[in-house]
Amino acid sequence: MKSEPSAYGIDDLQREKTTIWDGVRNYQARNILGEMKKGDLAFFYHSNCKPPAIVGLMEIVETSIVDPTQFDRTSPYFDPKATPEKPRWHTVKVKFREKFAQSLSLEILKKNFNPEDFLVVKKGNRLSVMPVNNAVAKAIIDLI
DNA sequence: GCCAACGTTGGC
DNA sequence: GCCAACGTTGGC
Repeated sequence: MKSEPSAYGIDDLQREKTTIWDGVRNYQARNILGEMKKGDLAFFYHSNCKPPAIVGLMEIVETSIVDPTQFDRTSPYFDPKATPEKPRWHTVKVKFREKFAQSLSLEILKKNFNPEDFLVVKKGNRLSVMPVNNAVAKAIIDLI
């Protein structure tokens, strides 16, 4: 799960313990959020920064949360087509698990994984939420 | 700051 | 339904 650290980074999550992962406005990413189960683990990825990197681990603690920002006219994520009766955007609540002592830069990830196995290293991929298969997840943990 | 790689919008 | 124009993401 990606976030720009200037907006919300791993340190923010460590401080707040949990957060609602709001602001996802891409249907494919939303669908992946929708498949998440309570207890699932997720990597926290810092994007649009130097260096882009996996920086920690989170746990999904609540699913199918209506993203409140879609109704907030003052939010950049406001969606005029969404109503409380028919919300368009659901998300999850995540809990801080770990900030890795050593973050795994995109450069390192590219050296260790193929785009077919791990979407994060695929060129041009802009999805902010991506699935990671178990084998890759274990290999990532082993890299730390 | 540039630009590739998308996703979305809207005219037709 | 097609597709050009436009907007956004995010690495570099």
